[in-house]
Amino acid sequence: MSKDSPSKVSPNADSPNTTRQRRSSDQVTLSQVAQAAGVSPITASRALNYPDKVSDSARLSVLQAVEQLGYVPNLVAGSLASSRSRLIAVIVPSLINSVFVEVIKGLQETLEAEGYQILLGNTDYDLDREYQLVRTFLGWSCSALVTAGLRHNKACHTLLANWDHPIMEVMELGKGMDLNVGLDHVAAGRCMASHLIDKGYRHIVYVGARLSQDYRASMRFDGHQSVLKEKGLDAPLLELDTLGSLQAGAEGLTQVLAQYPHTQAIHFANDDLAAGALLAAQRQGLNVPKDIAIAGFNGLPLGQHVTPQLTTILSPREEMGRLAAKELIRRLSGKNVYRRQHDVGFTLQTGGST
Amino acid sequence: MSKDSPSKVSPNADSPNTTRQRRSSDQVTLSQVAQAAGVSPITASRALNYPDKVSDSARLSVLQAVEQLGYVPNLVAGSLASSRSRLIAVIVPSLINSVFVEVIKGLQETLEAEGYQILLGNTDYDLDREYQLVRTFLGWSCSALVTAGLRHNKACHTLLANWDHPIMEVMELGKGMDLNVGLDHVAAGRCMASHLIDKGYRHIVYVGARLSQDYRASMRFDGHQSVLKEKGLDAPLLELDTLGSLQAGAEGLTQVLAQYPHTQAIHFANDDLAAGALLAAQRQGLNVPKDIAIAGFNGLPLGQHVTPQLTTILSPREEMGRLAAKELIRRLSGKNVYRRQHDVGFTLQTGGST
DNA sequence: CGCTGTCATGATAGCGCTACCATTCGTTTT
DNA sequence: AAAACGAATGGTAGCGCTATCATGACAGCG
Repeated sequence: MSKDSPSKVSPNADSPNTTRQRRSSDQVTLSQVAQAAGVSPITASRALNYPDKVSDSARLSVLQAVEQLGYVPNLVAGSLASSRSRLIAVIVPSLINSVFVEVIKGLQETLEAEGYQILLGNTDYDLDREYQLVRTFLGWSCSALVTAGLRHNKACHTLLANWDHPIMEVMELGKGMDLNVGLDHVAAGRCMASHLIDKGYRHIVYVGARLSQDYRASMRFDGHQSVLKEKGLDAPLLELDTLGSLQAGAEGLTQVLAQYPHTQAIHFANDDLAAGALLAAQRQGLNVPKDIAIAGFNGLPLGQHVTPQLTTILSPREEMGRLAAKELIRRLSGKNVYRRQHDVGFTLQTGGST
Repeated sequence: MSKDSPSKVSPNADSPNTTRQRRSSDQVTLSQVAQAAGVSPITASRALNYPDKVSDSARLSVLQAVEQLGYVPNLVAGSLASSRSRLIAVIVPSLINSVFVEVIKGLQETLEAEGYQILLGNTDYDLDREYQLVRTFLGWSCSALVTAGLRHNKACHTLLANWDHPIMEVMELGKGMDLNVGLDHVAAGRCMASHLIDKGYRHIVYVGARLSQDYRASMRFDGHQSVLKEKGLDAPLLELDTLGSLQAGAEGLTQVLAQYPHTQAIHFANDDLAAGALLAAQRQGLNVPKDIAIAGFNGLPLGQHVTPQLTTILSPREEMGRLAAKELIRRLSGKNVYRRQHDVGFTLQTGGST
């Protein structure tokens, strides 16, 4: 009796100990909707996913049944069956730094409008953590993956290289694994350094925070350094061991003044640092830019509200997110992608601080 | 021939037109891992999900096979089978406002450490949008849902009320649907108003941005107003039609000075507004607090770096996220939850601006 | 009138995994 | 010695949905 005969043809017979108990999910299923609408499950599925593939009457009665039963599609089941999830993995190195949040914002408003959902991961600038996140996200059969930066560890690179969905690397411009939207940080560093030299400053210190982690800031230093070298100038670097913040900027100012008393200008790796230094200088009664000139990077709103206004480089962060999202959507909808690299550029914003 | 006989018992027979083609996912499956490890699929599953339910030897060979084949678990399939997803839906009204990002940060670091993943949604302060997001997220059979605030539209409320997973409402304290971690905004408004009165100010204007959306700011106004009323004072309100920002704060200052020339102090709905006003006052040569006192809410770092320092109310945002996450985890691991409401409190930070 | 093509619909068979039960085997209990 | 028990493992049957193919109805056409 325990051995059920396979020749049995009617499965709905009342066989005694064959019907297993499974957690009874009270969830309304598509089959129930279909039954209520008087169509087959597959037609109900089509009515919801490909509305123009069914007759008007069928679509109407399905939608009505959905409404009536309070049906909520089980996206997990749908994804498994179709191996399309409409999930987009987004991996950033930090949430404290508002720069990444703005990129996420741009991504999100564009992706959500197209019915995609964001799966968010934060690496805290740890590439091994990135690998773990990528593994998890691939497990969710995401439709695409967005990650900040072009550098990944070996395992992560291998995993992604064998993945057959779009990969979008943002923030920095360069030859990536697949799609790329960003800006040239070396050029940005050069741009600001040139500006400072044009303004007549000769003793210029670059101040960054955790450059080994925030390697894009160190790329900007590279650009900065190369310009100064070309002019035969020294390019001292001060690296802080905290994350970028107003507080760290204030400390950076103090340290620079102590270590390099002749400094005329400080090129900070970002606006948080620069604004912190500027506000600290004010508190100390220093005149900016006469006593010390200050420049930043990012173009945060804060820089435009301090006095004097902060000289900085504006990067189009939300725009970067939106463009990345648009390119992904284009790719996901099967269209050809003409350019795999997109330079969103940057703008020098000169303020009174230099 | 077209009518297939149901009595056929061996499905792997070479019947001509029966073997369907399905997209050949090159993905490594758990069965392959199991085969390589010389165990059954279910043992392989257990080795990965419940390591102490299998023998050491089995676990070892499974892990080895995983490594060797580069197996990445299909979490979609796992979720469908187990109806547990280890996804946590997080819904916030804004990503521009750093306050919510900090809560997300707190949630994330705690949840990720426990192997949960965040599904992020942004309502842009639109409750209908919240409903749509909730629907989608329920479709992903999330393990829990975190949302900002206690107010939801009717449909959303119904949906959530019938959902049998933990719901965590954060930011504001009150009787919610399930779990709640937040602070009392009315009390916070009262606190700041009392402080301003203690300082001797009598003509006090409250300035908020889009209060109908940011109803927590209007709760703070309610508190503010009640204190002033108790003292027999007028409580004028100026509502700006833009989102809170430094720029909006500067405009708020201008409008207040124009409309209420006798104003001695401005109570801003948040620090962005307050700092914007403070910096604008500085640019205009106004003395803070002699000419005009300024107070904010949130306790953003910026407030501590402007001169004079901004009087504000510090809310423990990351802590709120962490606590919310911990409570959720406790609930998800089946432990009893002692308190359904958690007051994270707030701290008045007096600076030179009042 | 048969042939082909298009359209709407349905039956079937999975997607990759895990819950549920059953089985085995070695150990403890009565 | 028999019975009871627990630990490790496996067979089976879904989870709820959709891809694939099959079918039937109907229009157009020589």
